[in-house]
Amino acid sequence: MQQGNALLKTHITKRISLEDKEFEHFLSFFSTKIVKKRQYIIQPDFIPGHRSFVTKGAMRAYIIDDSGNEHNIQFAIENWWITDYNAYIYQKPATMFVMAQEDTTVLQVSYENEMKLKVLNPKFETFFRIMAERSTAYMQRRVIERLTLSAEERYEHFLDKYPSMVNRFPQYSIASYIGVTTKFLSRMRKGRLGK
Amino acid sequence: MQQGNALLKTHITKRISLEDKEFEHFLSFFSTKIVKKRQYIIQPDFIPGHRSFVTKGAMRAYIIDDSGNEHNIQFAIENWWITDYNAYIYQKPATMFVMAQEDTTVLQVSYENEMKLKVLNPKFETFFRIMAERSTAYMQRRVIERLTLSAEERYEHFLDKYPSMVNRFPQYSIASYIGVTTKFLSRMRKGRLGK
DNA sequence: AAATAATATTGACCTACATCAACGGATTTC
DNA sequence: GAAATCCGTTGATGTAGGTCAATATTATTT
Repeated sequence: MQQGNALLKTHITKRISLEDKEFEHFLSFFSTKIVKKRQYIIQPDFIPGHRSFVTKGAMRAYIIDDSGNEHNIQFAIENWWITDYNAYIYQKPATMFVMAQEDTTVLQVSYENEMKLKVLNPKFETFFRIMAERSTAYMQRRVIERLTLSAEERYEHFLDKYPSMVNRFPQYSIASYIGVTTKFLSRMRKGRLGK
Repeated sequence: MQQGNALLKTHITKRISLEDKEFEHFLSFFSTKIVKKRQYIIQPDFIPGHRSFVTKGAMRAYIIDDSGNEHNIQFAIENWWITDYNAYIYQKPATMFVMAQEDTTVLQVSYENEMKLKVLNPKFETFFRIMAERSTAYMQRRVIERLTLSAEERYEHFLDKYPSMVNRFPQYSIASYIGVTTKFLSRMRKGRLGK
């Protein structure tokens, strides 16, 4: 079996128990896509056709607001899923860019195939349900952090929680993810070094 | 059928199609609870045993941070679900208070019953999956708003989107929900009137 | 290896929003 | 219906973090 497929298998069987055959069936609804650094798989105004599981490389999803500022919404390295979530689940035009930060390989499932999978085997439905529940919980923690922590605390927390991300994404994208400007993040970093 | 049960039925059948019998089965796993104004159904350090669907009244979920400041995380009036999401799905001690803002009636499902429902009928699993997906999408929109809008824009947006909430919850809870202090919200409101 | 583009740092200044402290009105409680 | 509690407003002042503008630094392309 391919390296990347094995990652998806491990990912799924951590959440639900599957026979080898069932996983093969699941996998057959996915296709492998190679994305070069700086290429986009989702762009504003186009309906996102897929949800992508990163098996190699790094991607990020960001929006550009009315003032032209970029805000990173999501990062994804190996074993993470990425898409424009709102646009994907409601099948409406994207507002985000989803871009490869490095040469990247993803396993993609189309919206139609995902729907088929959910019907085909209740276990698959369960898998997507568990993913969605955990995503909600995750997003809620993010909202809470933003409400209760200072910029510096949010940055510390990011470093603690995603040490492997820090060196793979530009600092300005991390800054916007935690909700500060690049310049201020730069200053905070200097402050830390000074201590 | 009770008034409250009918609300739950409408809520579910908007999302999945169910025979009357199936709904009765679903409902049989719920119990009705009456909560007096200012009473709590979830408190920090206790594992939340239930997820609650409001059929009458209003509740809200909030945390108190290390500085003693209250941050409202969620509101719920008729037809909304409420719980401490992280604590409920991972069955760990709550960090939130969930309090009745008015005399309230809820339909509650216990964690164990919810698990049973998900196994009993794939349609029920689908229902919870759809709920979770939409919650994720909703929470992501909230993160994006916080990143891209000013305090005033967030308040305007809240008024637009939840006009029915505004008069049922104290202003300080709405302020903390959108991420400003009561005092600043008060000033913004004055500003609006001045225009 | 030079040229170009992308990213990060820095200093001077600014502002959206917070904090402190006091008060007034409205609800709730007994 | 008096007392207590809760809730919203207001003025004065403070600060975390933003903006503007310039310059370093680091990758990428040729």
